[in-house]
Amino acid sequence: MAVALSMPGVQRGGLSCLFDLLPLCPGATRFPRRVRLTEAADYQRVFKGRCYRLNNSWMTVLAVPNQLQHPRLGLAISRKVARNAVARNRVKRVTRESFRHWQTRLDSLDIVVLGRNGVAAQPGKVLDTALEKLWIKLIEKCAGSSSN
RNA sequence: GGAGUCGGCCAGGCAGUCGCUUCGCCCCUUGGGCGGGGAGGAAAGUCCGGGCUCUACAGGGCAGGGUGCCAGGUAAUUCCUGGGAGGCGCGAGUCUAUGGAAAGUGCCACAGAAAAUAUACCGCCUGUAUUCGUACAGGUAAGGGUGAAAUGGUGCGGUAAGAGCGCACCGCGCGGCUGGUAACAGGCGUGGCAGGGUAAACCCCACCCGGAGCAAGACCAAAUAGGGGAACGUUCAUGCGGCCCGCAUGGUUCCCGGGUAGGUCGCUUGAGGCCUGCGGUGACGCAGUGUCCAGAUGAAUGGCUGUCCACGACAAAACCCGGCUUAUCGGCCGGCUCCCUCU
RNA sequence: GCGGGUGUAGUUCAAUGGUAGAACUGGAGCUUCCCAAGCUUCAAAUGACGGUUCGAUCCCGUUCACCCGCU
Repeated sequence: MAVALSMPGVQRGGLSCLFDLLPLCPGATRFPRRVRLTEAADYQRVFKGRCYRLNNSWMTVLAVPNQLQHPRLGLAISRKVARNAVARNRVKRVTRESFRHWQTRLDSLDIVVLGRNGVAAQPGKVLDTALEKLWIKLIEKCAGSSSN
């Protein structure tokens, strides 16, 4: 686990990138455009590859490894899941905010978060804690597969 | 004070912190720093109208569609304002696809004599016959009955009984007059009843509408390719879309082979908005000062903390604008009407 | 975003403005030793609201839901 995380950490910052010091790193919790999935081909790669698949009662996380030095996030909240645009945007914002805080702890993955039925009815804090559990599970799964 | 009616406005505030996007400046190196801006009254539905773009700067005819009292406003409208007529309400107010039914066609189930050329079930009256029960012939449409709707209404005269048969008033038609820009209203004269409803049935009349829509369209770059074979021959093919005319372009069609990937602009200065003044009953218009107020492209306005209150509804721009409709927690302001009480 | 289309029993479809019908399904009964099949019978619907009309599934608005096409 230490091997898997120290390699990108050295190339990324050059500073000490230990977990307890991460929130102090400047620029570590930003969310610029290069951290997002911007093309349809990227989404197709994630949907076709689906190396990792994690579930929750309100959302599904798909992920495949990428060649970059950082994770990327894409969102797919369909109109069927959230009726109006306000609810869809709220779900996207909560997800982005959670990803923004957790991105330094994730591996180099292309991640797509899918909304499931009932996601629009949940308040933001419930979704936030649910996403935290999903990120932790994803980190554990990546660590297990890379050590194998 | 209560009840009601009409119109307008607001759509959580403040502070800290971590983020997103855009513009300007700076360090300039991939990135970063500072400062400014950053969803709505409906952004929604896409029901109308326009701008803009391409196609003939959209032309003629047919077809098709829309609208429908009058006048005005507007870029334009199925919108708005004012007025007329009719319905509802004690009233303030409110609603109305509100032209034409003697241009023609169709329909009006059931019931009813008859649903529109006309006609008579129960009745009323007269005559004839009579077995006195009624039958037949004629006149009539007042009354009853049917129906959503029944051949002008009321009264008097008249009559065998009745009937616009006659008269008065009302209604209706026609012709002047007066007021009004007009719709229409008032009043005069005259006709003597012409004749049901339905046009949100076809239709007639008047006016309007070419088509597609920013995934419109323009530019740049890359790649493939500009090739081969066959057939037809301007009375053709394409643009071109319901049809024809017309206009523009020039080879056209089929088969084989090959290929489809993006980026930039359009993109926000506009029939813009604030304030003041003037004109107008009003919608609105004119003038002046001064202003820039989202422009994203997997799609930005949020997360956390503190605090205050009325404890926060419906809801997210995607080319732009004007209307309409629908959803909506609440709060504030104003005009008017009715009822009750007090002075 | 733009442009089209459709809503009828539980399902698939009909119906000139005049009582909304058929098939399958469901319930009950008959038949059979029992089941199936068959026969008889019953129940069940015009997406919602408003308007025109004497009277709307039908005509006209508004609204809701669903489907299709255009990168």
